[in-house]
Amino acid sequence: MTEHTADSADDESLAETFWAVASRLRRQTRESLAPWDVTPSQSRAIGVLARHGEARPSTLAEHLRIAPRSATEVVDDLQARGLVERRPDPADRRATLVALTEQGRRVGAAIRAARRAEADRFFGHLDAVDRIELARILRTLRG
Amino acid sequence: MTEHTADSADDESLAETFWAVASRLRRQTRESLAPWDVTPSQSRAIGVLARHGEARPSTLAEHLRIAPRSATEVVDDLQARGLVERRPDPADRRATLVALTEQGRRVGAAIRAARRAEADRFFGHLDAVDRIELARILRTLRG
DNA sequence: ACCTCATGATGAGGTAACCTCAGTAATTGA
DNA sequence: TCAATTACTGAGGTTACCTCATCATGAGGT
Repeated sequence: MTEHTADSADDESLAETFWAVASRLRRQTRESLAPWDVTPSQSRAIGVLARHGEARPSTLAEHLRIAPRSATEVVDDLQARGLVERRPDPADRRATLVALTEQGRRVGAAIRAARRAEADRFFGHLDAVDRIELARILRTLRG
Repeated sequence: MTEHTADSADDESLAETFWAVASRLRRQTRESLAPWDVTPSQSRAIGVLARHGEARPSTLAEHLRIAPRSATEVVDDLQARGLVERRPDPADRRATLVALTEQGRRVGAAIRAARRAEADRFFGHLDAVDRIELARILRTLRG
């Protein structure tokens, strides 16, 4: 087991390869988001808000599949950048609604375009069939 | 690509789905490693050392695709747990060689088994054909 | 012998993206 | 009406990275 083509890297398992890809994608995403000074997780939150209009932090957390407390944090960051605003939920005074600001919508649209370009660059090495296959397989694994 | 069914959660893009899977895999991996008090990145380093016998931190970094400074850190952690030891490289007094200790080898073997089980659990939802497809597509993307 | 430049490791300090646990205010339901 | 639940957030922690500066050593010239 200690012989190896030693050519490109250590594969060994599906998981290893998966993480290598993840790492590459993460770097590239971060880079492609740099012009807006927005992190990947912030951009994901913007995406959710763009699709949902407005949402409570806890709802956001569900969509992002993170702990509610972590959603608070993401909202804090976006608010500091003027991309979202909080307002009290008229239906429940414990709750807060988070919505994109005008600037948030603009940045969101720009990011959306950039991400699409980035995805094309990244997944573009695959032909259409492989992309569809990959999407299908990943959905199976998403759980 | 980029027309979404908008069905269950936020898919939207291949990337989103990819991250959702990554997140799930990360949690599960961490969990399956818990009995040994070893983090995923430590376990990856152990894997490299098991395959290579011994290596300089910088070499380790290359294999793990991280910055050399970060390899130092991983080695520190493993050393603190008694799983690796450092010794001076006889061939270059600037350099250090990192090797698994006896305990490191034992833990490495156990982890290896656990990771295989974990991978089976995770990727086991796929049939053999899909696993092969996935591996192939990921290797294309690994770069 | 000496000087310069490259290289290996590491100290210092920073970041993103999470987490848990505890606390406060508001709501719900028995 | 009051106990339990729910929504959010402060405090503090973790993992896994990063860059930049520093220090010793090595390699090559002059």
